Amino acid sequence: MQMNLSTRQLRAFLHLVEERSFTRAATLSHLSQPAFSALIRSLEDELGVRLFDRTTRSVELTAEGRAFEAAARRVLREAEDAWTDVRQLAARQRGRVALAVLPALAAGWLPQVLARFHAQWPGIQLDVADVLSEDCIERVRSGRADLALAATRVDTPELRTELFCTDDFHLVCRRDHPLATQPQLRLADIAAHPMIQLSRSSSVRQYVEAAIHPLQLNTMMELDQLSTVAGMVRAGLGISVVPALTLFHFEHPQLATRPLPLRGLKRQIFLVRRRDRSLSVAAQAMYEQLMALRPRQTAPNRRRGA
Amino acid sequence: MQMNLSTRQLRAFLHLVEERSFTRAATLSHLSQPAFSALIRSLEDELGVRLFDRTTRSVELTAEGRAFEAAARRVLREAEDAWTDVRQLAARQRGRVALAVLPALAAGWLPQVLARFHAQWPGIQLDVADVLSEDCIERVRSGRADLALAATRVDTPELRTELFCTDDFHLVCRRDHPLATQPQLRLADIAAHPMIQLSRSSSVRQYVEAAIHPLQLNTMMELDQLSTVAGMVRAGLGISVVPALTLFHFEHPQLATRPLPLRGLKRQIFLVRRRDRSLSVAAQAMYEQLMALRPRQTAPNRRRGA
DNA sequence: CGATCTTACGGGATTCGTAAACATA
DNA sequence: TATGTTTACGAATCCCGTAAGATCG
Repeated sequence: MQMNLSTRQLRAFLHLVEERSFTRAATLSHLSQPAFSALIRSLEDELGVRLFDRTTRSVELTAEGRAFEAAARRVLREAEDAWTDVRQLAARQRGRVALAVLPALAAGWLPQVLARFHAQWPGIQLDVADVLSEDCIERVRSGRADLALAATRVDTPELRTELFCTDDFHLVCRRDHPLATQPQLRLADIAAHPMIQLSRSSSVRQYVEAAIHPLQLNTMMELDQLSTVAGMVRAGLGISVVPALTLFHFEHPQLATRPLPLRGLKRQIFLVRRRDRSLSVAAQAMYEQLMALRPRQTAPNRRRGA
Repeated sequence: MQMNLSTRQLRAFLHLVEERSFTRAATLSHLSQPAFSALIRSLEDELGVRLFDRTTRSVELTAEGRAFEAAARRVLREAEDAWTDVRQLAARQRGRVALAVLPALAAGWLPQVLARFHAQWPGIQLDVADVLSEDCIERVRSGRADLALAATRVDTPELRTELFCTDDFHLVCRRDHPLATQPQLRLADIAAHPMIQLSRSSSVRQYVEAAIHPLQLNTMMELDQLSTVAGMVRAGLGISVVPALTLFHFEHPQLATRPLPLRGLKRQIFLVRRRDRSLSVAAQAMYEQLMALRPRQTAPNRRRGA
């Protein structure tokens, strides 16, 4: 014989256990008394045993009913837990989103986005990995991250990539540097000055070198961290060229930043997710938030992504 | 919103998780594929979230579906356990019966009854207290015993008593004693001989004294245990008068037993149970077994209880 | 006799299966 | 195009509520 129990039956049973009256228990179950009676009877029929001894004056559990009571409470509790858990996930009252975001975005732009997200969905746990592009993508591939914002496009059978935003490059120099006030900026002017660069493995460095080709940069120093670059520039050791999204490193009274005149010198930021599985409700909400608040172009000709 | 989950839904869900195909899972659930589809949809609607990403080529759990899976398994398992437990109680495959039975019945008559009961319902645990009447009744009153077989009638608001059987008294003496072969037994003859008695607190003793009144018994010894009485009689120290149900103590080549000529000298054995609660399925089966196999009168004029 | 559970029964909602439409690899 | 899911829809079933009946204190 095939079991079929419903939480309605269990709740009705427990109501009757507590009320010891069909009439009152029926009210609690939002049923007419005869309908409630039938519900209890159906449960008893399925179990093959009377659960209550009832007369017109008393309703009492049988021995088998007492044996069932504890189990019924347990099952109902588990079922309610399962139900509310999923309902909370669905209502974004609970959940978890794992992001993998380039450090530049993670430090400058992301905090305000997450602040708004958290204000709206305070129950959703956030897990941010501020790592380089390759690691970002690897995290999505392995499932450790739901979404990644990375600088490299990947289109594999398992990963889906879409353009998230573009990021144009800016000159950074001391406020008293000639280039800070020079009316017209030309590439050749920039190439002439000593430059504080990121290390050759950085994607920023590669963008810059490709854009300036065939000119050669006058690299006087290579560093790993942009904050160090800022310190060096502030000390007057050279100038630098960095993407707009990292300019927050250079907000300092001694420093000036200027858009570069190169139209083609833009890097692209991609949003990466898995192709095979859909986003969780929480991750979907995050996706929408990210897209809604995506960084605007700081260059003169602003551009919106698709 | 009111939760309503059924085990059918959970089973359908888990079938689909395992089969990853609506068609196959529908077969497992004994439903047409569209009906199965509607069942999954109803579950998703109640939970407020998609549990599966499905295309015509693939069916995969969503993140929320994965979260629900573990809970669903747990709930279904608990529900099935609860269900089978009660079904087993109902089918007498499991359970427990606690009896409180007079030692005389417990030693002589009860074993064969319990042997048959156990052969028929091997899963039912038996708990026998072979104690005196007062203790028997107290055990039923306190709920430690489901049924009692005792020698005293009680009719309180909480206990129900019914006549179980009657037990007439027999003379016990040595085979070479004059009374063993005397054609006609008279009370006066018995009263004349030295008698081995149970102690004054025994119900048997009280029955005998009441029946023989106003004659006085020639008591030469008082004991507590019938097996000791048997030894004394066997040694030729005297005769005794005991209920038929205790005669198994006196089955010995040297001993003779004879029905007494006293019609009124019968003790009654009562079956006692609680008035307010019904018997468990197992206890009910035991009750029927006890009644079906109740001891027959050994006296010439046999009598059946109501 | 009164309070309470059960049975009877008509109406309505739910659920089923068949068949057609739709979608994806 | 073939496989597999969803939609459409008529039919059967289930479930509910009202009203009458039965039962116990």
